[in-house]
Amino acid sequence: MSAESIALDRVLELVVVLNDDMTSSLARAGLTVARAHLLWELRRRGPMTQQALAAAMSVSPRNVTGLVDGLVGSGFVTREPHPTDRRATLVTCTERGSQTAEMLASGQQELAQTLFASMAEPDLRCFTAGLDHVLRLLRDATGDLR
Amino acid sequence: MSAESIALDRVLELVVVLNDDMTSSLARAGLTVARAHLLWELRRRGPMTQQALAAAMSVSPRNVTGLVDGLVGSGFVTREPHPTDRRATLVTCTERGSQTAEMLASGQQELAQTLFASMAEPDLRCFTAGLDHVLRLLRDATGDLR
DNA sequence: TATTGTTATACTCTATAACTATA
DNA sequence: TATAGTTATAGAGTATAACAATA
Repeated sequence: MSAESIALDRVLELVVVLNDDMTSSLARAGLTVARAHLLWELRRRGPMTQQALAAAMSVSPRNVTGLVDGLVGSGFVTREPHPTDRRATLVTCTERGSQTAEMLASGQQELAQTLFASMAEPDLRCFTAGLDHVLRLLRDATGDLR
Repeated sequence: MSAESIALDRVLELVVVLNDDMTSSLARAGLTVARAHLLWELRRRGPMTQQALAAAMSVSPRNVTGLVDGLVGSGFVTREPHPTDRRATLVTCTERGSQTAEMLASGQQELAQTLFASMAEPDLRCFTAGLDHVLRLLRDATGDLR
């Protein structure tokens, strides 16, 4: 197998392991990946309408309705009336939702330390450069504009 | 943001972009990620019972029933009688299934070249070493034995 | 007339439990 | 009695289309 194929294999393995790890960590916090994604957007941008959430997450508005239903049911967010538009609702973190989002953020920082603190500084720089390289090429190949 | 957090951020970005890319490539081939996973196992190990598939994929036998239903419906596999055990079925690739699996394999090799052929050999080695490092630590942290 | 969110409907992935046919 | 696969049931994520309330 070529060095290139070995590298891609490792990347794909990492995707699987990281996904499993995230899924089970989030489950322990009472969240799914999709619901955590929504909570993450709220943390970054504050209370938002469902339309805005749908756009931010690149999913359908209908999908957001379901995710918000779940998060309301588990006490992470509430639907508040929009101050000026009576059609819209402002999805807002509860105290528990905010605390959980902060916990996820600090958990991520901790994971970053766990994975990379033991890596020599030039090695980490080389690794990050490799990731940038791959991300750029992947986005070129798929026409992804981010 | 620390260099460690930047590295993890890039990894997580890569997971998202790669997942989107795979999902849409597979959709063009008439497959979902889960069904492609099943087809991939068949390619590697030949015709298998649904029990064996469930074990290989770490999902429930009931889940395999659904995936096989879908793949039979779209003409990628067939259910053949087991030669000695009349309870069991041997899930077997059709000609189309085999061809598609080979196409996926060569597409992966091509992607590996696209992403890594332009990387200088020492950089690629460093990148791969970084991936190994992260995979090892992640598995240590999560108790994953693979 | 356009937009926001919901109801209606449908497909996929996933799981557990009960059941049938066979070992 | 144990095993292979299915039926029954359920929850989650995703989508489109039709509809109500509001802008």
